[in-house]
Amino acid sequence: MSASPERREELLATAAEVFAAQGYNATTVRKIADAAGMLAGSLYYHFDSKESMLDEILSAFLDELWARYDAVLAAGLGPRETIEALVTESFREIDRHRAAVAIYQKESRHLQTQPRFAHLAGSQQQFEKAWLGTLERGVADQVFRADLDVRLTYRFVRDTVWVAASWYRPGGQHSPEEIARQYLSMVLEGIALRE
Amino acid sequence: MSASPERREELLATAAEVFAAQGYNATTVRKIADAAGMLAGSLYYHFDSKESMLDEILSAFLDELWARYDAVLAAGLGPRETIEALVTESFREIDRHRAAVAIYQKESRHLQTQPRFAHLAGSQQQFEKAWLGTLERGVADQVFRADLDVRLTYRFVRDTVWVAASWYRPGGQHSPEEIARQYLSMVLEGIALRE
Amino acid sequence: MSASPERREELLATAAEVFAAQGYNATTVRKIADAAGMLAGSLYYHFDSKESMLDEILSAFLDELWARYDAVLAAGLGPRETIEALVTESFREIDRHRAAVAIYQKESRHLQTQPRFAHLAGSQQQFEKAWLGTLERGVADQVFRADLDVRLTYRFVRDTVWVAASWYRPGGQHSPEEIARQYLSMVLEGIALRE
Amino acid sequence: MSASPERREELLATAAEVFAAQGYNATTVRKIADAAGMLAGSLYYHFDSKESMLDEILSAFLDELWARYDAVLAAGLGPRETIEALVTESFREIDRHRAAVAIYQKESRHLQTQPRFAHLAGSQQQFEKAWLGTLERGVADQVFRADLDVRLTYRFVRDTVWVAASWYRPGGQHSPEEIARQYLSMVLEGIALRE
DNA sequence: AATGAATGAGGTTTCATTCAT
DNA sequence: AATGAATGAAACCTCATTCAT
Repeated sequence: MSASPERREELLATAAEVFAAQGYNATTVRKIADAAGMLAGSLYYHFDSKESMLDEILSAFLDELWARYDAVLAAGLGPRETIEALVTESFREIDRHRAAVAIYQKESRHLQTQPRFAHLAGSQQQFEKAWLGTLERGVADQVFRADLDVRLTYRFVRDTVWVAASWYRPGGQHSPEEIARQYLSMVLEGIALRE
Repeated sequence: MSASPERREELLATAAEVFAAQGYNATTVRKIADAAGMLAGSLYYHFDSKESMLDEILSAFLDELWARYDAVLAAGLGPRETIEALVTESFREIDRHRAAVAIYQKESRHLQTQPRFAHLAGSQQQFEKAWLGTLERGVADQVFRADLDVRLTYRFVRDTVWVAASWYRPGGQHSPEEIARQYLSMVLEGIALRE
Repeated sequence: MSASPERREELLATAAEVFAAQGYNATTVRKIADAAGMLAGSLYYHFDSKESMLDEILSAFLDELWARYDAVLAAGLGPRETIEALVTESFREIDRHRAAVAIYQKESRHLQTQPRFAHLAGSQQQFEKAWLGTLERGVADQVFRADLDVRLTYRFVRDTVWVAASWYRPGGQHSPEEIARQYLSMVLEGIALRE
Repeated sequence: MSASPERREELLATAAEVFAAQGYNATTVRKIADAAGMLAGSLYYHFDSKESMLDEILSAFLDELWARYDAVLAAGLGPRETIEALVTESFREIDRHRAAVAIYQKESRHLQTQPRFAHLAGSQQQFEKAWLGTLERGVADQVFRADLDVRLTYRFVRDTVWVAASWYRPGGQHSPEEIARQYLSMVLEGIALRE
């Protein structure tokens, strides 16, 4: 029931791709096994259940994400620089864990209702605290506009970044850093041309 | 297999709520029937299948959306005014068909692989043509910035609007028009304070 | 998920027969369905799970048994008459619920380790209290022999009665009352001929 | 597929404990392996199959039992002394092979339907012949009561002895011989106090 | 002698769907 | 219009067994 970490990692990566492409519920264990070149039952040598695969995929992603976020938040940057760093780290995370991010986007809301995935709600609250807090600090410091509903701004920035997981393909035309740069430019300066 | 249009409408609205809340695949026919106060089998007096419910829900939404979009696009407005009108109509549509929009966001990508829902791909291409075309026209007219990858801009604007369906609740603090106004302000002018 | 009580009763009786004949674990849901003339999946219209069938079978038996036992214990009989009444009611219960009794005998010990069937342990303790208490009262009253280990006596009497479920067939040569009479005669007077 | 006899013996003893505690069907090969401190597949170096472990466990027990029974039956004792000797040997066997006896009690009936375990039926018939014959001889010799259904008496004595395997723990308060003595006293003289 | 990984058959359960009433 | 009962396919999962190492 333990099995070598490398094999697990491989299989989780495979499973994540299929979950992301087809949706968790629409993904049968057999499809994952097919993609891994084995029989459905064989997956159970490595994992307890389909659900535990999902759990591991999401947890690995969130753990890594929070390690990066925590580093950013601990750096003592100003609000604008913090937002820039968070956005950049987010795109890097999408680059590294594209499938996991896509799954998280699609499934997290209704997964939170299940006890096993209740921790997702906690992560989301922390997330809100970090981003919303930074935006509010920015408004107070007169770095960000004060005439906007800050919660609306929060959702705008948050969603705008993460939905990118639905179309992003690693190894594409733009590096994560370049995408982050352009996104930040849009979000901070707007797309309208200024005279 | 006939049944009054009003009852169908009611049942479709119920089904849409459940699909939006739980995901199409995770929604069993029994859950829909429970929410409608009837037994699972009874739904088949009104509808051919679970899939046809989904089809009707999405089609009703898309038909209405395109009626509005077509009116906007036929109005001969400038690029900026066109974008403003499209965004505003989109938020109105989210207000009217929140559940359908949420379903569309979550499921359309992988539904497109099924023949029955191939038309979703067509709709999406039309959508891209309308929005991307307007943005390109705006760049050419020097209304929108030329230093951004216009496809990235397109995705940014598109996602920015539609993900709102995942948190929007009709009857909330802001009217759809107010939300549209603030979103447009963010997208066009940016969230950074200008000196 | 409710369904008519009569149909449930029929199906439970069928399931109990198969459980008793083959053992709970060796009984597949398909075998029960075959015996009931339906498909395996159809059983799930009436019952939540194979385990819940077992639970209902055992609970119905224990509820009825305790109703009878409680009546006996409340009657204020002497120790010998109490034992006689308990033995007689037990054989009547074997007559009425042979399959359930046989299942109980074979499975209860290891079922008790599962939380869902923890109540079986409680029932068993009550059982011991009633029988052992009566035997001890009989020893004190000089109705039963004092030279035997009373716990050994308890197990002897208890097992003596209940194992009968493994060979008893309703409608056989002897009525439950006749079997009870002979068993009591053996237990009380012994099988050796006295001069 | 050879392996030392001692290791086999150890593993069979372990398997017997688990079979007795959980039931044969409910016992997975993995549970046995866990109890033996090895992996499931490793058991197949020592044994052909789970079934063959069961077979060896039961056969070892029955072989030993019959060796003792045959000695008793060949001794030319009277009916009462024969019953006393058989009961005593039975309790000794329970003491030595508790797990095997418990398994036999629980599983033999439905195992007999499988060709591989058909020999169990033969053993049971021999058993019945020995015990029932002795009882009948005792009735004819006016050693045992004639007013009881002798088949009922047979089942009474037989079950009464063997069910003890379900609660007996080696090394407990009473030696097998002491338990046999008290059981015989109960069976032969009854539990009622005589004036 | 044992491990690690896999197989494949079969088990329990779910669920969209059907249909007589 | 709706119910109650059933079907049948397919899903998740278990487990005895095999086999290269």
